[in-house]
Amino acid sequence: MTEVETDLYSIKDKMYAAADCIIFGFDSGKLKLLVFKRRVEPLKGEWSLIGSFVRLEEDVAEAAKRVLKEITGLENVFMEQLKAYGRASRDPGYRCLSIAQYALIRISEYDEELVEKHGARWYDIGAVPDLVLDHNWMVQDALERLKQKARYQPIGFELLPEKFTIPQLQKLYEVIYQKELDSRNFRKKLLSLKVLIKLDEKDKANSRRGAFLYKFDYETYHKLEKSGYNFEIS
Amino acid sequence: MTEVETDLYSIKDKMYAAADCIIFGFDSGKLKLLVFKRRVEPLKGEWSLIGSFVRLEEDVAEAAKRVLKEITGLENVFMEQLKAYGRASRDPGYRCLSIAQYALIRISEYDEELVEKHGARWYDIGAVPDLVLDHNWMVQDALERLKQKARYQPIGFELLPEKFTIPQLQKLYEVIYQKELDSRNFRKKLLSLKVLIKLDEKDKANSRRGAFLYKFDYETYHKLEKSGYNFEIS
DNA sequence: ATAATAAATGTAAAAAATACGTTCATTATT
DNA sequence: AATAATGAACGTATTTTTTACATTTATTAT
Repeated sequence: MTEVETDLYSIKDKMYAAADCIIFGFDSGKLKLLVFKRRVEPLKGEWSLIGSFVRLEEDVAEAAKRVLKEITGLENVFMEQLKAYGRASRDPGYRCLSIAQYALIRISEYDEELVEKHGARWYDIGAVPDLVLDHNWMVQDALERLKQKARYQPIGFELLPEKFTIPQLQKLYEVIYQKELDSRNFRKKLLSLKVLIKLDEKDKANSRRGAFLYKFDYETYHKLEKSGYNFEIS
Repeated sequence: MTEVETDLYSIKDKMYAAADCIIFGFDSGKLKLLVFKRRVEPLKGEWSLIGSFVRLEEDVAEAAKRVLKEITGLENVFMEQLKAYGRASRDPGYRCLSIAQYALIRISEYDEELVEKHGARWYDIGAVPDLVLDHNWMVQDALERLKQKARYQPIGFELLPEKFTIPQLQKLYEVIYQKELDSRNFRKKLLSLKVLIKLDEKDKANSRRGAFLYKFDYETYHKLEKSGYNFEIS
């Protein structure tokens, strides 16, 4: 970005707000991030978090939901505000605050056609390309938050299919925490929390023997939660 | 707020951003909040968090620092973004996002004259009056954050004088966690963390015997932090 | 000299986290 | 039909951390 380009697009006499989404997915043992090509000048066409300006009559959270649905077709997914990015110089084109929100989606459920139509793409979290503005920082901050939050709240399940195996879940936590876990201790801990429902089905995708499928028991979890129960996976 | 009043002040054709500060202090065993009287219509004169519009050329974090300094005279205090509040209807007068930041200050150090001049006031955290807009929610959210954060990061010390006693520190944690702690276990835990420096002085304000003063050892803490050390006080 | 007060201290028991190796169920191959 | 191969499932002993709990100490005011 040269100074000339900056000036060309400067509309800095008004405040704008953008909602940018850090959209995480989990597939084949890898954490993934969905990005698309920026739709506005300056930097149009560069890789960017999926986002949009917030309309004057629109809640910030709604703007994020709107754009998530627009690109992935998904509604009612886990989404939480990360934080606002408010440096005056963060966007060379506008005086624009960004309210970043991170979303956890089941990667099997998004609308591939829509994603493709918008030129969006999944990147392995370890190989995210250079993104516009401060978006790479947002990704870093979101990862940090995910790491913190997964420890004390059962949000990891939002990234897995409804039915999942314990080795799958362990792999997810290993990717999030960036460290290996002992499978015996992990299983013991998880089952001791009493919020997994063992199903009568197996997933044979990864072994001859097959691994039992489980569901997360939200109902029980919410009950326990109210009576001072602590979910924790370290 | 009636509909008529709302309409009188509606300037909803532009986006505004405000920086609102949740300013915590700790005094005589109580957690306190600093509030002042709102300076803009609508609701001018009502109790409000200390805040200001963010100027077009100003970072959001700077706006918060500016207003904190304006009202308390303080600079270089602990301040961290809580989150953005972005409901379209949150302010009847403007389309205004608020980026809330919480600050922890040593209550002995603020400028009393300045505070008084601005009509600001400390309230016990259990007796905060009705504040404008969503400000009471912000306080709740900030308290929640403080509770979380104090557990894993040594931010409590930002609320105490540089020299403090262990009973003082315990009282602070009790107020933040809203539960009583065992003094023997608390002391043991704190000292085991190896980040307190025992001074040769006593504070005799609360007992005949007096309690030894300590300082938090930021230097050692930062060193330990880099080598995978975990501060935790439960 | 005594009374009063909060500060300071230790230990045993329980709970949680860690480290670690073997057997099991199933399918593909021969 | 027997065998090989593979990831899934499981238990126990050790260490570490957390919890529960009562007495003595230093100092000042009376």
